Amino acid sequence: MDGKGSQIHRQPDAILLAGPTASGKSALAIAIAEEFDGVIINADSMQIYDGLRILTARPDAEDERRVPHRLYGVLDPADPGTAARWRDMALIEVEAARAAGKLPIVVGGTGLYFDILTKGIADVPAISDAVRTRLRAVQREEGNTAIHSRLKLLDPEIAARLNEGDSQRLLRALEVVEETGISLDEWHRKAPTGPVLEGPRLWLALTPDRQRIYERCNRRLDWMVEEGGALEEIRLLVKRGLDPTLPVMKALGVPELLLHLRGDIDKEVALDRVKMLTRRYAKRQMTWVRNKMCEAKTSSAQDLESLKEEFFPFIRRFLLTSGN
RNA sequence: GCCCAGGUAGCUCAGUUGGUAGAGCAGCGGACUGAAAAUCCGCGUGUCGGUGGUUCGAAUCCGCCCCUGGGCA
Repeated sequence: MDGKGSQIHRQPDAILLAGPTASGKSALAIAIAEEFDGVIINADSMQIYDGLRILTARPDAEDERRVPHRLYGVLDPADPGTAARWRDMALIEVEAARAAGKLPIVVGGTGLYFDILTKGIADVPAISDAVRTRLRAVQREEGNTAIHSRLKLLDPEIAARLNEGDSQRLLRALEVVEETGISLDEWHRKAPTGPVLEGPRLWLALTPDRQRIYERCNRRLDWMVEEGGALEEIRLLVKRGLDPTLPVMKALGVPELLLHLRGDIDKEVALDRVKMLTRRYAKRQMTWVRNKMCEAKTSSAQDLESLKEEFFPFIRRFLLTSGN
């Protein structure tokens, strides 16, 4: 089985597999890796961290034994990742897989990461800790309005475009002008984008039925909390006393389950709320696939066998014809 | 069987002295350039339980009927 795989792709090919949470991406990725001798490379902004294996639905030990998985749980929760940092790591893994004669399969639900991997991201200088912490303190203490009015002075164009409530983009735009004296828009127009994924690539995207995916999300959360040990994971994380603004602390479920662990809200209330947020997240992911991944071959098949049936011939043809 | 309280959006409800209805939640659509599982924007027609009546005009007032909850027998 893996024999024929390694025959085919000495080419610099890559598979990109996207789709909403709980759509079965990981299982499909494993099947593809087994059939075509691949290496799975994570494109999920939360599964990259160590510490919330259950809550972030990371592949388990058995999955990792079956085929090589890369960039899962590689960052400490205290170490904030960024999109560009992920891109750099992902490109290294893609190269390593190709060098080993294996097919890189980039899998995940973070649309932005796919965007940056394929189209690049403006090479804006790093923001100094001084500026960053100062502005975050301003936002925390004086609110978005203060950030917004300061941005109006330094960068009226972006200030006019952004919403008052868009805390994250307001902060980003402001820290960039404050740090560099140049508008973020200007950077986006002129700055080089850094390295991107080269070579032939095949986009695949899962577009499952809405109701089905919602039910799967709901059931999965119940399982995570009741049987998977998600609460214990969160307890351990809390013990470390991490900054609540770190990305992991904002992973779906963490804030609400934390409130429950503290006794502030009932478990049922917390679960219902997390389920709702997860559904909304899945919807956003589907919006991204629909509107930004037009290149992708999509499938709404529900089970692994049908997905394989639909995608495998396609992948085979891609691998045979993409060679240069 | 009688009394009381209700029946309005998928759910919980609001609806002022009668002028053909509006909030929250859910849901849906969209954006997305270094926190992205983040952050933000937009979207409210429904037999006002049914029917007959009063009225220029009824979710609103009156009659009858149906349903739900509670109480009394």
